[in-house]
Amino acid sequence: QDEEGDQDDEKNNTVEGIFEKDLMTYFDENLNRNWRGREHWKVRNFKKMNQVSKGADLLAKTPAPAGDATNQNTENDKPTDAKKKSKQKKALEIDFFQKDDGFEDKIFGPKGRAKIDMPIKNRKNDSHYLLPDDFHFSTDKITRLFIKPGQKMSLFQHKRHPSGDTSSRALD
Amino acid sequence: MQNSDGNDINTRIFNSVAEVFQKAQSSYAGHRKHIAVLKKIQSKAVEQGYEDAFNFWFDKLVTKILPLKKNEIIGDRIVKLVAAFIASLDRELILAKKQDYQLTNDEEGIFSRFVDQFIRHILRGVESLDKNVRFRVLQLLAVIMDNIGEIDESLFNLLILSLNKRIHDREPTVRIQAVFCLTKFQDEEQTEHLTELSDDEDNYEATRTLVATIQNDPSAEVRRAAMLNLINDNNTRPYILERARDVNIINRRLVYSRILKSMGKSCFDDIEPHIFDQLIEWGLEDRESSVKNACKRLISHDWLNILDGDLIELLEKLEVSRSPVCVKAIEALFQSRPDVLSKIKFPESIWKDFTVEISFLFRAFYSYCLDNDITEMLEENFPEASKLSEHLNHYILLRFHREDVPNDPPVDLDDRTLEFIIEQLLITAEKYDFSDEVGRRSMLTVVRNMLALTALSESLIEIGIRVMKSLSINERDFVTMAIEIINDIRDDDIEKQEQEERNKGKKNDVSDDGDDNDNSINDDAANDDDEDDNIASFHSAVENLVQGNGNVSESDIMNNLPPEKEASSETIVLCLTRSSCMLELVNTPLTENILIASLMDTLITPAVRNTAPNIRELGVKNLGLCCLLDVKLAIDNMYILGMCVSKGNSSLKYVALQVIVDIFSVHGNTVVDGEGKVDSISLHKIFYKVLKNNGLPECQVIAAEGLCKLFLADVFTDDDLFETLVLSYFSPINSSNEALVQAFAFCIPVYCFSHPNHQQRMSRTAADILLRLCVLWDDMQSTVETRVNREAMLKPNIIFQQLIFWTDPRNLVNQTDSTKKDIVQLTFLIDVLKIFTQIEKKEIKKMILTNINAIFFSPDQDYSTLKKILEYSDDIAENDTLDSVSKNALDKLRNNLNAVIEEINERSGVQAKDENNTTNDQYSSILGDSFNKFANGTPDHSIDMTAEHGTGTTKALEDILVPDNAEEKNSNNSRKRTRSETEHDTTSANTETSFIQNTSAVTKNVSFILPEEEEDAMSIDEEDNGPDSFTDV
DNA sequence: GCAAACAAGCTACACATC
DNA sequence: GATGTGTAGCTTGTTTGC
Repeated sequence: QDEEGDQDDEKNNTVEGIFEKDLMTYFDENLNRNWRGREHWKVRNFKKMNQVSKGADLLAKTPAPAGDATNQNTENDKPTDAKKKSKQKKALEIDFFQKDDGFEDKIFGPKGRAKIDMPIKNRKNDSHYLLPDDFHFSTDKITRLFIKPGQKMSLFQHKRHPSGDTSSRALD
Repeated sequence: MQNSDGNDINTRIFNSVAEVFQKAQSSYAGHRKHIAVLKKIQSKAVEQGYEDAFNFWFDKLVTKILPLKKNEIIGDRIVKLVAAFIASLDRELILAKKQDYQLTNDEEGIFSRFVDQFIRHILRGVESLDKNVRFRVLQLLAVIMDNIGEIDESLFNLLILSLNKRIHDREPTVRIQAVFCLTKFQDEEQTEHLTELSDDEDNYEATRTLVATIQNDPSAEVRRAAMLNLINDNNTRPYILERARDVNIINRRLVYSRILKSMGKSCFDDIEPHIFDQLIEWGLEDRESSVKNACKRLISHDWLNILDGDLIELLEKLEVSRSPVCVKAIEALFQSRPDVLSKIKFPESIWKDFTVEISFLFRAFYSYCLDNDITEMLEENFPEASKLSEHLNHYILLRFHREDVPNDPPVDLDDRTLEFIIEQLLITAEKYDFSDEVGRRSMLTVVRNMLALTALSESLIEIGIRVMKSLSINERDFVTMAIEIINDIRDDDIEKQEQEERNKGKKNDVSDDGDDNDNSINDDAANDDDEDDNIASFHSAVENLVQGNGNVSESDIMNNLPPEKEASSETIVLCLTRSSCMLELVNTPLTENILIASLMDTLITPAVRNTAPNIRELGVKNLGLCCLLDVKLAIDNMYILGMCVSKGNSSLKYVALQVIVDIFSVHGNTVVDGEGKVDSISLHKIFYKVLKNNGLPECQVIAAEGLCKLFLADVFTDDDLFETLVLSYFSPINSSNEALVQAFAFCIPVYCFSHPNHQQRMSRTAADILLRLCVLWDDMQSTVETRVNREAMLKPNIIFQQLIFWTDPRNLVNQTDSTKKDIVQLTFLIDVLKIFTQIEKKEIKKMILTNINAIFFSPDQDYSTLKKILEYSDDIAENDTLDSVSKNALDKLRNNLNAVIEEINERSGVQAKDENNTTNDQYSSILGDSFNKFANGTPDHSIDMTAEHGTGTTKALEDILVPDNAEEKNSNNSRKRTRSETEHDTTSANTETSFIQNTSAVTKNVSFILPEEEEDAMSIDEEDNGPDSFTDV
């Protein structure tokens, strides 16, 4: 707990203001895969801050959802289980000498038309499973002014006042 | 034949074949031998007249592996064995035929009977209910397809029929095998039946099926199989290459790493140029690094090697002047091929013989060396600045004053080429080393002269001005030079006009200009019904508000009489283009920049008043750029800009909207709300209206992106406007506006995760958003006819997941240990649980409950809040009749909550002394304080914020908190009622009225989504005065 | 010196289960 | 449809062969 406190202090000292760039790359990287939005959105871990910005992990290691502690205790069984399963798989062998008369009937059996075909609605898709045009929204794009793209706002400096009228001072 | 003997032989055949299968299932090792044995058994059986018996037992034994799952290695081994056996027989026959051997024993007949019987046998399982059987059957067919020789027509038809059915099998694995089979029929059909290549329906059937599959199959693997196996000819190639934008990453990558690679040199010849450009752009701009790398590798490795390392030839093939993405391509190439980099040389001898490719390489190489600090290469290859300017001038002369060039160059370069070369040299010049004063001056002269050329293209103006900026001593110097150029262009034109007038005599020829203007005004009118009124009010607005226009009377403008000595509209455009490029690079305030102020008077203000749309738009852009330099000017022009957005045509709207956003970005809220200023509500309304208007999708995107920027910058903090923003993301009427959706998909999470206050704003509005969208979804399910239209709306479960994610405090940046205590998401959950009873549809309730466990709980969070959630969920569990899935999810939630609360109790046991006597409610007050001393976003805080913004939606949101009728009927739960009532007292005096308001809010929202029903329903603000409100300012 | 071959490790997608 | 597990298809790094 103490460690965390120290780290936090360090964060507060170093992160403030300086790492606007890091925050920008952080967002760009983490939102890279969700660019299509809406139905194509997927839950994904917002984690990799450590790699983006050098030492300071701006994003604390996300506490794993309940039951974190139980993970390490009784885990001896799992690998053995897996091995057993794989062994069982490999153990399978067919006895080609056995003549089972009913066998073919079972396999080729009655034709229940219904279940084996793909539903009609899935057979055609207007998107043709192609990506839409990518408009490449990025922190770089949204921090630039529209009519003066050489000038950039600093949007990620953390400001105290929510009203923040002057805090959005544009930089060059 | 004797019976006992027969049985004996029959059994022996069975045993022998079975033994082979038995052995072959365990390993691939002995397969060669096994095949030899099988052949021996077969020929012996045939010799003894037991051909049928062999075929029978062989088929029977193969049946045994049909039910084996896809990943069962035994199945694969036997399949391979069968394939190898058949292939071996086939090969022997072909060899024998080739060498013209006498086939003594009808080997051909034996083989074809064997194959025929085998295929017919396994086809019995092609429609088996067991998916594994169908898979194995088609797998067997696929592996033997190359070696079945000739089959009779009935079998052929049966096969094709089966395959065409199985291509629509339920299981992707089966379809993949069906694709493999079908691919084998492409070639044959074309060679058999097609003499000329046409897309004749019958003959092209297999290929056509595969084309349909590559585009329409839901499984990425099936599309992949089709892509990799479809015959690659002119007809099919577009369908294959289109997969460079497949939704699946691997498929996209394969286009570069497999398809294009295998095409070799024919890539450059057989692919249509626009497709080729697209492929490179898609590859290099792909979101996935693996795709990007595959494309980079293709270009810088495979293609360069194909062309024997000839970089110039590669650049020719890439058509560098056509596609801007080539910059990225060559950067990648430099990075991955240092061997190539070191070979690049620019001896002075070629300086005057630049081509498109060489000039491009020159510029790219320079940038690369500069960016990577490779000084030795810079010194070696690039001359002093004066030389560069000399060469630049050479090409400028060639392009614009060819008659002045003494020795015509050996190669005749066209204008486009020359302009491209000039552009490359200018791009190089912008970052060139001009420490040598002589060089700087000579370059400056060249560039200034160039910028004075009226025939200069826009891209050259832009880069030319940038070069001039980099050459200038300071900004003042730069502005002086630019304005000098602008003035000269205008003065020359006026002088020219005067000259012409003097020459021709009178001003009878009002000429084309007037006509042009009339036409464009008519164009505008077509866009907007009341355009005439608009133009009138527009002009009067200009009259009153634009600075420094004191003397021009309204009637002058209305009559469209140009003032004396006005430059032609072409010239005005030239000047405005130059001035906007200049202004983009200026940062000193207008007060210190007297020259720009004069430019406002002479050029920009008249342009804003101009009736020609293109001039007016350029004028507004220039005006905007000036406003960015001066807050006073910005304040004074906010109104006119607002007018442009609300009354202008689409392109004027577009520009003016951008200007407004930029002004807010630079000056913040100081430009609104004050004496003589536009009030912010009016501007909010403008944004509402644009965002709502899906007739102008581009403007919607600007509004969306702009609003997101301003919210991110905390310039805008209004909850209603924010809610509108989020609603337009989810709104089905915007689902086809890709740019809008992508803007939101990026901006909303950035907003939510960039600051706790932002996330709190989302949390405050999220429940209302969810409710509104649930109501809408429900509505659409019952009213909207087509499936497609219904699917334009996101299902509530997805919306809920999304909102949970956005409000998850673990996603915040700059986390501190107080993040664990953050209850921003919990307040959202409480709101959702409060509105839960208002949802009638079981389906929606289910969708919410089954996702509710994605909410993050931790024992560090506020005790009373957790307790409150538990109480609400207990209420739902008690009073609602739920299906088992919902109930399980809810129980899971309650269990989790109980566990967390339990843990808090345990922890607090150390602190609290007499825990046995303390009730939970008492706990909450104790723990609430102690656990929240670090957390800024306590529930109290968020309520304060809500009260602060107590207008519009917020009201609606509070109304929604009121329990609905069903709740009242079910009023045996006194605890809950008490809580609701207590809360309600703080917000509204009358439950009844609130309820009515609530329903109306919901109805109203529905019409927001379907705007044709009620025009301004999107604006959640109750008292919207409509379009005229802005003029009241 | 380059390419082929191989294992180890990774991730998006597919599959299985309830 | 949410969930957890399995796996195809790489990518990376190392070794080996031509």
